[in-house]
Amino acid sequence: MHLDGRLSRMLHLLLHMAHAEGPITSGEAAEMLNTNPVVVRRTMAGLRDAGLVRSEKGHAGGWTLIRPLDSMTMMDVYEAVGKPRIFAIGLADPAPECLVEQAVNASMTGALHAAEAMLIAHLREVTLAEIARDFEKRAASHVAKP
Amino acid sequence: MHLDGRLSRMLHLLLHMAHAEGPITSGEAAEMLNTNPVVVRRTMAGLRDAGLVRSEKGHAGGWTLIRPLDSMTMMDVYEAVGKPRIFAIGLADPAPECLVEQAVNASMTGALHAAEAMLIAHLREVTLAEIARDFEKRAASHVAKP
DNA sequence: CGCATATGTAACATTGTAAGTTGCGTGATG
DNA sequence: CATCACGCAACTTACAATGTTACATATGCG
Repeated sequence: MHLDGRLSRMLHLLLHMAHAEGPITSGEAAEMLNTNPVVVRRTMAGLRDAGLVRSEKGHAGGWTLIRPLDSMTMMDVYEAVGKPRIFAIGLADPAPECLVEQAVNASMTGALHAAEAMLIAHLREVTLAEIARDFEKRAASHVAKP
Repeated sequence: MHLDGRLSRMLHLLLHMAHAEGPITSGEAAEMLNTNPVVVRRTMAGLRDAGLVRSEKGHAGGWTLIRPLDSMTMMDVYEAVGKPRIFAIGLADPAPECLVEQAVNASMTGALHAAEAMLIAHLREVTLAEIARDFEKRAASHVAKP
């Protein structure tokens, strides 16, 4: 893909794991994400190293959530997947000699830093528990109305 | 490149054009940007269509700025280059059936929209004239100190 | 007019990164 | 010990910006 869906996918998966009884296998997770088990393991490896989930081999193995939803923010997951690059736009040359370009870079980085700070502030604010509550609301109205 | 440098490059070029006497050719511009004349023309085409610059063929032809620097903001240039995608991260599936993923998408788009709004606010605030003034300051201290 | 110059564009190659795929190794469990 | 599931390396695919080549078109000077 042309855009990084790892944060989105891992949030999705963590919430499913929170609702599951036992562990979830990479194959099951891959179906939920419409992808491949290897992609799941590759990305989940970061969450395991960050201490958000645990993996177990063999029969009845799979992935288990080991932290409560209200102790995790979107930022924790973003960091666990390796803090991927946020922006698709950026500087043509990060360290130019040309003073004009240096001035341009200063204005660009000013705007980008402000946006990045806003994004990170939001990621830090929202816990997975809040997203789970939003899901519950959607599920309730989905049963009631459609 | 893996990241979109069109806004950065066009800002750089517009400021050079503002300081130039006559038109600047694609070849000259390409040297300033360390790239190819065709890339310059391709990107500048958007600025021409947006009415920021004018192009002339033949002898003594090239690119000319046709709007004052204090009448252009970074946002004008961003729009002129086609409003490229801002983020490198995003949703795995923009319209999922899964209610869990819908909740995840809602939280993701909330964070991304807030960041985008902040970025755009900055782009609207900064005029090219302000960047030019920043350059003048840099040029002055560059002569004085090193 | 005729040639040099410069833009306008199409067509194709390159590149960087996430994602997808294949294959094999390792550990756990019934 | 056979099966299941993760671990991981190596390779392929997909996509968009960038880079490159080639050629057409318009301008202006001599």
